[in-house]
Amino acid sequence: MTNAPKLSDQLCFAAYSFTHALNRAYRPLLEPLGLTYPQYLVMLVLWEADGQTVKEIGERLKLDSGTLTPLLKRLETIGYVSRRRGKADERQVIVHLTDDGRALSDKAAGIPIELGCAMGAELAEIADLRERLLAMRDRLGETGCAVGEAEG
Amino acid sequence: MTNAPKLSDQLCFAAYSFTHALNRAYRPLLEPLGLTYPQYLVMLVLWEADGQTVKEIGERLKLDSGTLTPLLKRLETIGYVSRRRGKADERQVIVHLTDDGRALSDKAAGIPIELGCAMGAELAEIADLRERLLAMRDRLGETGCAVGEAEG
DNA sequence: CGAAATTTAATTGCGCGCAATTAATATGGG
DNA sequence: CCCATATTAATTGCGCGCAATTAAATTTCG
Repeated sequence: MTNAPKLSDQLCFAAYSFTHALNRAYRPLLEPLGLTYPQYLVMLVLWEADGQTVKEIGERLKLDSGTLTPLLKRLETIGYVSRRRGKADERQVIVHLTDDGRALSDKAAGIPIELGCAMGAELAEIADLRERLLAMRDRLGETGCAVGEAEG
Repeated sequence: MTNAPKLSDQLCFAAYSFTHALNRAYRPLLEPLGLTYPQYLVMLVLWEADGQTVKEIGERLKLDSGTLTPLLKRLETIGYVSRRRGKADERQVIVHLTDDGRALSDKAAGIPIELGCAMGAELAEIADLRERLLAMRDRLGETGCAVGEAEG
């Protein structure tokens, strides 16, 4: 039988279902702003530094243009960002906040506190978890161990 | 300015991007089996106990019929499961493994080891992380703190 | 300079995830 | 018994996430 504990799978499932639970927790907080969680992440990136290219946003969030292009078009339709080709390099699309988009950050200011509270964890624990998850994420991005690689 | 550290947000993003990295890590391992990661989770549930209803699978994985129905139809098309209405209660759909579906567990046996290795973490750390994520997930499911609830 | 290679976004196609609705069956109260 | 209510899946619609392809602009190099 394959009845090993499958610990790593269970961590994967824990991360998977934690992420979905987070999404559900964010939904009612973001709904008044008219944002989804991925859209909110893009806004966070832009509030931090306005006028980034699609590529830069994608590097920050680990998302590609296939995801970002339609998402950014929706943000543009709502009126939170503008998209225009770069003058120096016309391949690039530069994303700017509109006045509405900039103003939105005030309305969003309370969200991290609410979420942190809903998670019911100490700041230290949150920071520790965050670091470990990011470290594992980056390790996963590498080729990994040799088990599955036919000893090549 | 709203330049608070947004620690909790960063944990949320860490979980979000860790989950996506996991998905990418699973993809090449699951592709030879013809499974996506959510399909693999359903198979794990069925390998553990065959003949569950859609509702039971959904409770285990925290997914609803809107997600599971099409997913299970795909698993049926591939030939890994069968779906039939319950005799006692015709509202229910009971999902059984086919011989192929049962046999697949052998081919999948190595996956947890490969993943655990790719994550490059100690078993103890994996177990610890898993518990903390699940605890937070369940806390998120509750109503949460009173910050956003007008002191009700 | 000019063709080939590279970079950047957009597009296409597919599979989730979930809210909202619908349809069918089962249950419980009058 | 019969109707109102519950439960269970299925359906519909939308927004990701990503692989693969395409298109356009830029860079590189002969």
